[in-house]
Amino acid sequence: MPKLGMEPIRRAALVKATIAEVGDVGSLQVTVGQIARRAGMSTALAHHYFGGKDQIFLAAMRHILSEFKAEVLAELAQAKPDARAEAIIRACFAQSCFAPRAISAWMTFYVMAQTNSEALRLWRLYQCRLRSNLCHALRPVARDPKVAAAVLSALIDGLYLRAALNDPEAGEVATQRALTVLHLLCDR
Amino acid sequence: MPKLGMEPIRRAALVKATIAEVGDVGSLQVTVGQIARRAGMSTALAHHYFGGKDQIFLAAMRHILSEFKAEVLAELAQAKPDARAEAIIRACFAQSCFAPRAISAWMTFYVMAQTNSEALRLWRLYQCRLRSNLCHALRPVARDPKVAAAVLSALIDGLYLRAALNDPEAGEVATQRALTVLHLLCDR
Amino acid sequence: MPKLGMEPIRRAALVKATIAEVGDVGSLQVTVGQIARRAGMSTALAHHYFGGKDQIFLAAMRHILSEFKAEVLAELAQAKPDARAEAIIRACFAQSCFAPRAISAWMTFYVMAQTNSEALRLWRLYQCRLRSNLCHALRPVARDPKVAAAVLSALIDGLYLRAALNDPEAGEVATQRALTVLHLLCDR
Amino acid sequence: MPKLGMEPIRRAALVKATIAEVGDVGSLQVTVGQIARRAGMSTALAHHYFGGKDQIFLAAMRHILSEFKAEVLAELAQAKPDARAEAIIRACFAQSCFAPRAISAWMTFYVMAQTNSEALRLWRLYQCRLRSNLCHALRPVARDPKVAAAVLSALIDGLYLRAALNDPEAGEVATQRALTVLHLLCDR
DNA sequence: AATGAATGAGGATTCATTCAT
DNA sequence: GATGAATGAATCCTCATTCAT
Repeated sequence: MPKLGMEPIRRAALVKATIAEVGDVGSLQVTVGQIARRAGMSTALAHHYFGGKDQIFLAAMRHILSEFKAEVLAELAQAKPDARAEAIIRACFAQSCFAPRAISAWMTFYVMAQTNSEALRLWRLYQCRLRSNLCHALRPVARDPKVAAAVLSALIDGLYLRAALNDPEAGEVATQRALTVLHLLCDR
Repeated sequence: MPKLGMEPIRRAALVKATIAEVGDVGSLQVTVGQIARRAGMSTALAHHYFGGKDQIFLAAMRHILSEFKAEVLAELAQAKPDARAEAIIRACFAQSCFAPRAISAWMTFYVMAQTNSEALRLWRLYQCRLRSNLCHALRPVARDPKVAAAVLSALIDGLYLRAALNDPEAGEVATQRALTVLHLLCDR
Repeated sequence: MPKLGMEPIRRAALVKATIAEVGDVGSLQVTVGQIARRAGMSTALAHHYFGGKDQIFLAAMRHILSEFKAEVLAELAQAKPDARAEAIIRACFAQSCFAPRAISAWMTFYVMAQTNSEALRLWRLYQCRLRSNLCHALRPVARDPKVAAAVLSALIDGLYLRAALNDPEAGEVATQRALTVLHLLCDR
Repeated sequence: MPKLGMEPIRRAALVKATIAEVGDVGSLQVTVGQIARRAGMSTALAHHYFGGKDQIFLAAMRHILSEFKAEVLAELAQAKPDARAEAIIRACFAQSCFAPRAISAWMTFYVMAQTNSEALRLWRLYQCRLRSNLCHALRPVARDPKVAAAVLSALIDGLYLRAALNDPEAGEVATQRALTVLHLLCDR
């Protein structure tokens, strides 16, 4: 076992374990001990690398956000100019982002944003980016791109919420619902 | 100070205090002690009347739901037949339902639904009712009332979410956004 | 409902409920609330009549003791002079004293005697009486009546203990075991 | 002060403290706090090593049982073939087993067996072993070894009971009483 | 780098008991 | 005579965090 360069490995393991645990339990009520055990290390080490529980959570939230960002960028990269909005929507409901566990963690971190200012900042960043991406993508096609972007991002969050609560109608048709509204917003 | 029939008074005080406290703190991490103090009684009495923390929370959730229901019914009662959908939307964003504290409590209880089955049941009940109300109201005006109801209810939740996170753009324009989509769904 | 003379009725009901509850639960860990509910009254009334939990327990213990005493006396009254020891033993294992619930309460009160001096006094009283009765009964038949009485009373308690713990061999054959020793002690 | 391998040390300290505390107080009503303080550590550590109050108690009960077993085996090892039964009896009333504190703890754990199934299992195990040992030892000398073993083991428990309640006659003469019966059972 | 050891602070819950009516 | 109301004190248990090794 290497003695150097363990830090990134450990941190990644903890972040992954945090998302999994929070997703499974469905609340921030998970203990550092659970996370550390799942990541295969002692709680002391978890503290050593992150400094505290909140920072572990924040790192996990950042990870989800960056994954989400990557998903969107990848989808956008291969989208035709006038299908960019649809690409973003598809990215939002891609397998990796819409898995029950991921959604559950996602929604749970939302709650954290009510309490923790750094979490709030991250959430706002995500919102901003999403809306800006949407706005840009909608400019060529929608009547009022700004409004359309606001509507769509709110709708996406609402659909996420349902998925987190296992609404039977959520998973399969979420994309359809979003696309329906997208088309309405673009309809001349 | 009356000595008989305190139960309903105490219960109401606890429910009110719970919503206020959860709304302020923005998490279920509030203690029974905080709630009881806010309601002006000992923790033991809170337990005496409700049996446990979860049941206090559930009672608070039920209260929010019933208030919401009343709001919708009141708004519907005085709406013209072809403005019923708009009435529901206006009810959703009425002052009493859209106060920051109420929204925060609302969203927080959502999280509880991931863990607590009774909370989930209540959430589903609310969803069902909202969608059914919307569907009925949309029948005369929307092309596909069922889809329209699904879209609108998801959108409403998404807008709530923003309000809970103090998105500056949320409060004021939430109604506008929802109405925009409503009109799109009804056009023609 | 009569307003006068309730005291003895209430007290009897509480004593009965205490024995039943302690017997069922198998520990002194029963609450005044449980006892009072079983006796069909409020905890406040239980306190009113007995002054406190300990005194309720002591009253129950006294009741068991007095029942036991009555059983022995009844059995002795109709015993031939040289069968008095056997009569005592039979009284000890009579239905009313050897019912699981009674035994369990009995043993539980033993434990109280380690803590509560009044309970200890009562236990010593019972012991004294039992041994004295046995001694007197054994005088005509046993070689050493005092030793025989000591042995038999210890044996009886040991057999009770087994019954309290539901030793399958306890209930049915307890009397046999005790009589066996009795005869050994009297042989010749 | 060593920093590794504390677990067995702590566990032993807790078991010892539990027996002492339960023995002193004479009831299971001792708190984890009392035990932990007596063992020189925090309650949290006690929970850490045992998981809960019941398990601390059970560990203490197991310890008493294993000590008892060792005592019997030691006594049996140096007994002549036809004095084995006497050796067992002497072991039962040896100093280490018959100290007031030990007896009190012993009896108290008996009570736990009425409530806790694992405690009951342990008690049955002890009973089984004692009776089996006695039976084997009595085979060469008693008329009916099985009955004799049953009688003696019940008698031993009865004598313990007296010791737990500080019957002045118990400690000193318990062995004598048991031996008296032993000889009666073996007398041809 | 890693961890077992250790704890203080806190939280839910229970319960005997008191009091006003 | 009877009870609902009310609580303080106590108890079990949890957990984030620190520290020595």
